[in-house]
Amino acid sequence: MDNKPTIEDVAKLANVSIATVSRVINNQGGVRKATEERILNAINELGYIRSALARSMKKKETNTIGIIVPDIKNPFFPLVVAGIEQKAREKGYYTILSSTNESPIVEEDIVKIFIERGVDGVIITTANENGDHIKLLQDQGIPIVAVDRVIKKFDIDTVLVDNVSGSYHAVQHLILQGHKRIAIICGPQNTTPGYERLLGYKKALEEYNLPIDETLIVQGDFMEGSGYKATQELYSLDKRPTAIFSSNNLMTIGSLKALMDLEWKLGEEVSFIGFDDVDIATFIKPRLSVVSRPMNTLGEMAFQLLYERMNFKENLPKREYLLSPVLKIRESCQLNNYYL
Amino acid sequence: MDNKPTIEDVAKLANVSIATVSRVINNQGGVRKATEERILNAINELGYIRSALARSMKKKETNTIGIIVPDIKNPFFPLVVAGIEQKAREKGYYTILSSTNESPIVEEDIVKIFIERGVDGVIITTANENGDHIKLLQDQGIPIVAVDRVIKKFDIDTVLVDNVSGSYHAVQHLILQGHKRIAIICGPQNTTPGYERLLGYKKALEEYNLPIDETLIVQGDFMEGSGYKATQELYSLDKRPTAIFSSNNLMTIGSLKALMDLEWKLGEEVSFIGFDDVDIATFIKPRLSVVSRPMNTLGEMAFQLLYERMNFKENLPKREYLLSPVLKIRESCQLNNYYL
DNA sequence: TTGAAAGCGCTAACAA
DNA sequence: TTGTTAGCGCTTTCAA
Repeated sequence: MDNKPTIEDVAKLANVSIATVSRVINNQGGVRKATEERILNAINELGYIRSALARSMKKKETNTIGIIVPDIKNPFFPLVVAGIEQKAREKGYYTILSSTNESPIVEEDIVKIFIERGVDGVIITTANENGDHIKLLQDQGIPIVAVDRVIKKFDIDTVLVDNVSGSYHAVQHLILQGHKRIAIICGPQNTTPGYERLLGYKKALEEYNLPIDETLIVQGDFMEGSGYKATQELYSLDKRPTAIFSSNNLMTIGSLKALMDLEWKLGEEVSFIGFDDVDIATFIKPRLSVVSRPMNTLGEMAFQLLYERMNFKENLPKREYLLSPVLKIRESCQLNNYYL
Repeated sequence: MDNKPTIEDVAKLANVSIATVSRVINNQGGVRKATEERILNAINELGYIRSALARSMKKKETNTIGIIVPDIKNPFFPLVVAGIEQKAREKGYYTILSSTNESPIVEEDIVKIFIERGVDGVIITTANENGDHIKLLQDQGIPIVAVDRVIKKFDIDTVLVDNVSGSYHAVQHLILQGHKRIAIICGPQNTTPGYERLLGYKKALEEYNLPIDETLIVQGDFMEGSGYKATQELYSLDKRPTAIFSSNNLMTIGSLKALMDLEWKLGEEVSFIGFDDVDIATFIKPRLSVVSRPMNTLGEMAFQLLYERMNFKENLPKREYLLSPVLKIRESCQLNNYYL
């Protein structure tokens, strides 16, 4: 049983040619009922499973799309991936998923591997918005869709969340509560989300004529540790902020840990809004206000765009979707005159 | 630039035969320096990337392993996958990942797809421990490793966490605190973790001569909603439990939500230990005691076992590893005489 | 050190 | 309705 049966074994057993077998396994019709039955039986008997390798080689398509995410451990991405996978399966596509750990080098490797394997399309949240590695894909004529982070040098279909508006509204809310010293824990400025969320923050301050204080703008890297450190920094300032806006989920977690360790009282001494929903949001007291993103939809739309490009590639224009995040106000940013 | 260059294009440009090109791209040596250089230049100029499809077809191996998990949205699995991927990459293997949503039907589909694509091995946390679909893999001679859940009908290498001991120690701890009415929120009894965690619970009760009260054993499905519902049930009992042991992370979250909604005071009116670490554990007050598992190691060991079987398959015996979970005691299960 | 050629398992054009 | 056959792009013997 160790040697895999091929289409030829089936043909022999059913006493037909391999062409006829091929017709049956591809449901192409034009085969007599009785013949088909004989072939089906042979397939069953042998436990034949057709080689996708050989098939893809001939057809020049693999029905596979590659997904590249920067950090599979960040719960945001599995949710996006779930959205992609569901739609993909509906349309008969399979997915292969790789995580780059935010490394441009790993990302380029993965791109090459995906090309080697002949993926029909790629959905990517890049770790390197300025990278040239996307050209590799374009040269091969492989459709690409960018999710959550733009690709700068090339015209690529993109699905984004409106980061500027999301952080603008969060900060605006804090301002309207009476806060004047609002800090932001930033993401990497060479990523769309990192950059744009800072932009929204600044926009809100400017619009309400609040000064931009550089000591309140702390750089992070979207990882938990940096949120923790940033919060310590803010705490050690002579003039502490009365509110913190954190640019992503993991840094929010880190920041909240720091708050606890420092006994810097959430919702009393310091208000807080985080970008991205986190599990803990509704568990802590006071409950956490967040900017929430539609992960599943993000994935679904990304696949939709890719699908269109894979199947009707004739000069579609570049398309860009901007989904709106939702501000969920809870008790972590209540009005509190005492400390303002 | 749309047509992908093949080995033949390279050969032509470098004025050699395709055999020589093949030698170069595979680093087989036996090629004159100057020739090699010419070939390398040609490769660069054309942007040639070799087709893994054609290569695999010839070599009858894809350097790919398939990973099947029941629920990619459960943070436990991305962590295991990360462990697998890291080791796999070190050894030059690539991974393709699929999530079954706990559906045996989807799982069987995925198994077939993996076979079609010629994966060299499979690491699986099955949604169907009694399934026959594993036979498909065995018939093809594809090595398999089971993670976290056993495969019943076949001899399969397995990496497990000692569920019995984990829940035994958790419940023992509660007993030693003085609790006499300890409830358990179970996982599906047709899965190893679900079954064994109940086993450990019962074992502890028996050992300390506590009666087993069926009303305190509530069935769940490892999903958040069932944890919520189970907790409501327990609350509505005439004689409520004074402690709850929850069989997995998602149900723990659900249960804690219910506790809050019911205003059933954690750590005061009811002690709590959950199986599996959760983000929120150290954020809530009182902090949550948990049974913690070594996810990354689980993944690493699974790959190690698979690797050995893929490369030295000559009659290795079936191997089973049992990793020990760690009981992390925090304040959610403190002694509290008042309510006992 | 190099090349010619067979063949991996399949699809699809063409012929019968 | 069925069969013959030419490749898809590569690796690998065997021969030169």
